Amino acid sequence: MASNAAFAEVASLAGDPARAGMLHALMDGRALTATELARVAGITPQTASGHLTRLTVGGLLTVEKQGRHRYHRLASPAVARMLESIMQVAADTAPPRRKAFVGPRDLALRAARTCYDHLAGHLGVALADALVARGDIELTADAGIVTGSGAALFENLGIDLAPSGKRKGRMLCRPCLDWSERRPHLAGAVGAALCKHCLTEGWIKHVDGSRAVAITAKGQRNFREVFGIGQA
Amino acid sequence: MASNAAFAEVASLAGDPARAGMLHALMDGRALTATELARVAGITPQTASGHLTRLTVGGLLTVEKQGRHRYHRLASPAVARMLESIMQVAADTAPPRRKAFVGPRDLALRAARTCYDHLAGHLGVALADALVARGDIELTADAGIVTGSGAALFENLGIDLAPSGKRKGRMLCRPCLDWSERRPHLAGAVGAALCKHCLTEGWIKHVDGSRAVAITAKGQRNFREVFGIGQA
DNA sequence: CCGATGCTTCGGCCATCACCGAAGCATTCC
DNA sequence: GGAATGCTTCGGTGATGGCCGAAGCATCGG
Repeated sequence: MASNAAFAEVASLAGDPARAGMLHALMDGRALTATELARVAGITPQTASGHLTRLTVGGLLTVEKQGRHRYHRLASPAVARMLESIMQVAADTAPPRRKAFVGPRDLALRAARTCYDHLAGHLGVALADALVARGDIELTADAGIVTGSGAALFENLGIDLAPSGKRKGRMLCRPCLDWSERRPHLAGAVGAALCKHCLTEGWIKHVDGSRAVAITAKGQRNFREVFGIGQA
Repeated sequence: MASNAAFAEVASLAGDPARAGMLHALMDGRALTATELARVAGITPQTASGHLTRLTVGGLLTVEKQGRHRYHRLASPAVARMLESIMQVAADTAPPRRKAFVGPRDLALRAARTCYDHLAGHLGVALADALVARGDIELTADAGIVTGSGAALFENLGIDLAPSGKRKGRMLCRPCLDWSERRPHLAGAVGAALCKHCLTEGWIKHVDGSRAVAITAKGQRNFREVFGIGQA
């Protein structure tokens, strides 16, 4: 079967440590330059260039040329989901739990970070837990659903869950097992909409060149008042 | 970050053509012996042995020793989902559509096959379509739900959707993009239960050592009467 | 017991590929 | 125009790892 070769090609593209680091850095959905990606992968720009062309022709990345910079981003949500699923297997496989935390940067990542287009980390899991506890969503390992009260909540917040317009039935969402918390957080269209809302409302903001996000004072207040999340 | 190495390790395990072939063959959820896997991968048993130990210590496979045979199977549903997601990216990436079909074996796979624990191929997609059209389930790209009428249908068929018992809310399911049809079919707990039911009722049966399944006369009749699927 | 079967380990060959230094294009700024 | 920046291509080196032949353990059958 020819599809087998394509499968191996895609998997091996993700299977190199340097490329894995780049893909990991791109998991927050933003576009980065070749030099930035070289730095996070710990290699020289020449080597990174080779990796990036391979990833691009392999269909994992898309490139956007802008002046003398070339911005790279994940080619599709499907790629992000693939990376998620690999991370999950890797997390199950490698439980060599180290000293609880390795540094402030890692600590920030565990507290709150983006996972492609939605929120993960302690904050992401706490939000999912709160929504489940309030009966606004229901989650299993495979899928999730927004209940009537959840739809009302999101509408109140001004979050539009039906960008396509042709939504007739119930809103569906998707769970995404958290790398650091080992518990599901909210992904899919609903997770993306919620994350976007938190960013535009200024409840959270991106931290430097990391996937971590910082919770603002306004965010602290809203997460507590709206979702009943005390400490983040 | 140390998790990065684990990620690359897992991905590179799936990234070798021979190992990819083995994993692909194991995607139907059954356990195969080392020799069988060597044959499908087109390599000698010694080489396969090395690959299998690597896959096992890497956490992708589990081994069950039985006499002088050693049965290998996917370590977890998470691994199956990972393989699915890689296949999906590979399918998006490699559209070098060949001559519509390459042979009868491939044709059988496209008609009906298992995908870990649920049904895929033309049959799987047709079932999903029929259930959606009848209003028994709702599906998006990310998630799915069983409606009230769907729950009644499954109960009528004698399919128990709540093996855990502690199900209080609605049954949730999961879409899985089909490799050959490029359209979603039914996965998750519901897909698995439906597939199991079809097998135990004798509607379909496994074909030799392939992932393909054959639709029996009884299956033809039931698929038409129950789901309104004419030709399979 | 002894041979056959299933699987593994060992040793050596070979191809692939990641890596960097150096040099070459393109773009922007002065 | 000339220098600096971002990125790429080229060439050569080194290491990883896939592959098989041969041999070594287990298990099943007679």
